[in-house]
Amino acid sequence: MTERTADRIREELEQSIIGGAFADGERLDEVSLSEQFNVSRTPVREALHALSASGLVEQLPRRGAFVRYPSFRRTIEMFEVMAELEGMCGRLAARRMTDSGIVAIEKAMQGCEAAHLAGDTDQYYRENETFHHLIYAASGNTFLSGEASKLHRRLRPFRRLQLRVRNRMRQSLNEHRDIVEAIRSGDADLTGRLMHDHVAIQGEKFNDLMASYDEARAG
Amino acid sequence: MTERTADRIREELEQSIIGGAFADGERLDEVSLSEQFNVSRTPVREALHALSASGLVEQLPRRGAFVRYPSFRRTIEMFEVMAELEGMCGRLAARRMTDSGIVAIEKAMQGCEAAHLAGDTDQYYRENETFHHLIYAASGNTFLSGEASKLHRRLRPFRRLQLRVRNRMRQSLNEHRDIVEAIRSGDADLTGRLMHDHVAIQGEKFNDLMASYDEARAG
DNA sequence: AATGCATTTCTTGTATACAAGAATATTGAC
DNA sequence: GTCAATATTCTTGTATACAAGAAATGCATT
Repeated sequence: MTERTADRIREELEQSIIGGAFADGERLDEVSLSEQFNVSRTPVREALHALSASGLVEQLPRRGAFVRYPSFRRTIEMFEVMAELEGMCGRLAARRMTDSGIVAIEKAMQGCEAAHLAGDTDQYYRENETFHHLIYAASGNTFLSGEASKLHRRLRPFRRLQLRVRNRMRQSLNEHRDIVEAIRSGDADLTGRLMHDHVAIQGEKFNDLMASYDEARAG
Repeated sequence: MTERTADRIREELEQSIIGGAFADGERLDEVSLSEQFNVSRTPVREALHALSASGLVEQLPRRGAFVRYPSFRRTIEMFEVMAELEGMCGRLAARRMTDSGIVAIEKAMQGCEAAHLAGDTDQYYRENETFHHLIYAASGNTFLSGEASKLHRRLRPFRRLQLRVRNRMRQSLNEHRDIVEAIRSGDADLTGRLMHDHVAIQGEKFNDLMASYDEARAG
């Protein structure tokens, strides 16, 4: 037993929830889950607590754990905060960027370009993650970097959805180029604004996506 | 048993840690703690996990839990992020403020004034909390409001320290007046900037405070 | 004396047993 | 038939027992 069972359960549950295996508000029964995973209730409980801390699950005392998909509104709110945090990261990063740092970021951007040329959304997705995390780290504020990473992770499933939107990959890439350019020029305010908008636009795209779903349902 | 034991333990441990009962890096032994609190290891473990999630302790797999006081640098970093979040709250609040909202905020400010006149730092502290939370809520972004509240809570012990600094209460009050004025005028950018600086100055004061401690130790 | 290895001890992680609150079913009154 | 009170069942919360890594100790070897 090299890995903690609780962590594995947590991971698997998270994937299941994100993958939409449960209905919103569905109760997660400790006994059923422990039977399903062939473990005792203990690691399941720990996993549920962890998921509760990260916001995927809500726990009511002596009532149990319930999956809580963020509402449409809440998702928009989260993108709004993410935009602010990324803007801050960009602002600080432009101010504090080192030579080796900018090289790494440029390399990540080239990875994005390669993925775009190959038409590989999955690869683009991964390279894009690297790009963003490098900028978080370059902010020089480890607490900010950590918080940004946490929220980034939480928004992952929604962001992933968006690469499917027509031309989004190309547009995203252009935004990356502008951001790198701004960082290179050391313009903190511009970098912050560009990073902010780069994320805010994702919230808007998400909005569009939902609207088109609603339309499709109604039509 | 009307309350969860684990929650009580969590609360008590949190108070102890914040109160400085443990050295930085000290290991929190599950067995010792359970004996100390006269409970089993189970609720102690849950409490430690919760504290780990909120950042007060660090858990290393199969090694145990260790108290982690934020370093000086990290504290400054946290204030930096707090300033950004509060600035965002202020910006949105100014834009979205309702009539009843502004009345509540003005009332909280009057509470601060009363506390200042009475020279009651504890009361000022409480009224100040209300003031800030009202602005968080007025942002209309419940996710932002929640995150701001969490970080606010985490920085509480450091903020409390600062009211002892000479004239800080008066200065803080003046800043509150400016903020309320800006909100009333509906100037989002100004409100955001004022809120940001209102918090950033706390980080600076904290910096000063630490510097004077170091000086006192050296002298 | 110092280092490497084996053994022991200690602590965390998991399983299971028990306690108590919440939900549900049942029974009785109206 | 409906509602309320009570009994039963079900589920979470806590305690304890057991398993398995990690640290500590002691011994042998160089």
